[in-house]
Amino acid sequence: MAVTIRDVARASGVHVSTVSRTFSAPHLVNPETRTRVLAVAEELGYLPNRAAQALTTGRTHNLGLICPDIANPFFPRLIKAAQAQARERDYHVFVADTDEDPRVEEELIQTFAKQVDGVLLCGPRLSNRVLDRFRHDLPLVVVNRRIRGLPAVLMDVAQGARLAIEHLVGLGHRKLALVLGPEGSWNSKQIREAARDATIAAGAELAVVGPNSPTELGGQRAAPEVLRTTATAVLCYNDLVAIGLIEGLDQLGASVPGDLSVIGVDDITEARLTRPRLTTVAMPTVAAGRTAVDMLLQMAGNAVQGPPALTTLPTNLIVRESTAAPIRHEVS
Amino acid sequence: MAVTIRDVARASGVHVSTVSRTFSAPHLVNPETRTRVLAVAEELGYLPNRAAQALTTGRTHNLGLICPDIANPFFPRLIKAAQAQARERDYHVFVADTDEDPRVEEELIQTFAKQVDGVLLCGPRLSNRVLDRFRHDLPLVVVNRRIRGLPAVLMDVAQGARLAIEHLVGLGHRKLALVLGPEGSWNSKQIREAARDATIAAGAELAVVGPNSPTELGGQRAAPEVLRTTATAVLCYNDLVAIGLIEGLDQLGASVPGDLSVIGVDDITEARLTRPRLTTVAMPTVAAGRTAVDMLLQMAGNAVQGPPALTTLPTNLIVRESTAAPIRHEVS
DNA sequence: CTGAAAGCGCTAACAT
DNA sequence: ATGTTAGCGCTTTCAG
Repeated sequence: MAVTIRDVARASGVHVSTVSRTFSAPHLVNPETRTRVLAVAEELGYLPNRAAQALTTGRTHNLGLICPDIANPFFPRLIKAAQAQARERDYHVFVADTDEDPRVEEELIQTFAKQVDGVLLCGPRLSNRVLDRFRHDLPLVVVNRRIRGLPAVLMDVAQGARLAIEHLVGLGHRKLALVLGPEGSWNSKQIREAARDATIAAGAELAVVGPNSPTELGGQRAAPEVLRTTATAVLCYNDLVAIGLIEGLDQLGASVPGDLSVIGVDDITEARLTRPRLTTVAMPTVAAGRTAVDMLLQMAGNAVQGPPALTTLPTNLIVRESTAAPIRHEVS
Repeated sequence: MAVTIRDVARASGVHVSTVSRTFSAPHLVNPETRTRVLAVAEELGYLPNRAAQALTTGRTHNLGLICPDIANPFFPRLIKAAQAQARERDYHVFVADTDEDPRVEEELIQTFAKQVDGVLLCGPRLSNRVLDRFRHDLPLVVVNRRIRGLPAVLMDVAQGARLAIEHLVGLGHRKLALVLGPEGSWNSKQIREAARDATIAAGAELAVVGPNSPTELGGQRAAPEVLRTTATAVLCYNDLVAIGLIEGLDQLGASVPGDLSVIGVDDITEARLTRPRLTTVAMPTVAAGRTAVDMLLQMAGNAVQGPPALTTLPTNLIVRESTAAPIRHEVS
């Protein structure tokens, strides 16, 4: 067994509480005693047991972060931002991946409860009802989904979708397609509604393809169906899907942006590396991560809760090479 | 405060120990009592406090995984494999990212001690000496680095480097370059030594560029220096660096594989998406993740320790489009 | 099969 | 400034 506070106390000839204070309230202990205790602790290799600490203080100084797929390059950016912010507040972030499985998600929240002071739910796939149950067990902040009663950090993906559609229409496209994300995704729904409205407002047409897995494979698989529509431009659920779609289209002999224009959402690093470089709706990932951590820490701090906070961060369109004016097949 | 075992005991008219047994040793309790306790627990929304549980049992059923940069696509694959394996063993994995900072790494190991039953150190940047200190505090398994006294899962990157050099030489290249990774990286050292030996054995020359940050930016920044060598082919520390290098070379007017051949290491998903598609040394990431978890769990299980285990997994070369025969500028 | 009691490692009043 | 005491929520002997 590892060395405990008791061992340190015995070896330095003081009571355990003095040792405890040496670490948690140094100013309350005689400098000499403190030095001695510290020396003994160092020598014995004493490490405070965070779990036991948490049991008495009720504070673990850890935050949990749950995301559906850590392999999606969108999340590491968010995670790093959250970590950076947490670090400044003397907190650590434990990350877990659900593999897009709601049951795993539920399990993880339960596991985190009591081991962390709060959990950041990034694009949760769990139903509102289940999520709501956990609200009383531990502080929760949701990123990229709106759930009644839960504080949230949203990225204005609807505005982004609007921007994207307007860009496409501005280029001369009249027949558009939307490649959706997975079933439970709040973002997918937001994009869909905003794209529909913006399309109607512009007097254009919108075909909808999906739901699809939010991965390259998902995009690649959607390629045939996209070609079956008469669309000349397509907005994708995210960059991964867009990249996969371009690959899939290429295999079917359609080139981007020559035959079709493609827009993604997220602005992951890869968007600048593919050929053609991807036009995309940039998400304020870093700001979202930092904001979410602060909201969570605030909840974990005060027992009193006002109405759940809601922050909406703006998105913006980044035009690269995957969008262009449509080729004119016929003269109208 | 959340509902505890005590509340459940009171509400179901039994002693706390019976409630405890209902969860941790159901067969020791009368089926009727069990059903009743379970019902009450469900109704009250009782959730066992894992931290308290761990305090008495010494088992948290959690594993920690520390990696230098979660944004490097190499790690999510490893993480997912580790998670999958852990899940089958009824364990959860908490991931933390050090941002390539050894001090953060140290801090994280300390934080994890006592909150998890063991830690997977993926490509640690910490010195052997510091790492060795932690060995007595909690079970540790190292991935991609060899440290005396610590069990490790290694990917045979030296063999991979050899394969890469032989491929290049086989294509007709005689002047090679190696773009290194970061300072503390064990892999970088392995690649360097293997590449040197293989180059010598083949009667070719090897210029060394670096150390470099193990990112796209690192590769991009290395481009000018690579061009300053007379190399016609270059092996990079990893795929990210290779992709960045290709980008950097492109900006300087050198094309791949026309002017230079480039090989990466890892075989991340992106390697198939860039143009040209990247020739690379594939790492057995999934096998490594699963193996590492099993080793860790075994250590956490038995108090008795044999000599530290060591598993070396094979790598292999995947030839795509970023390598080709050199153009002959002059007749020899 | 169930209750009583001790204790995991630590902190937080309360004394002294 | 330091020691005493009582728990945090749970498991685990040991009795009964």
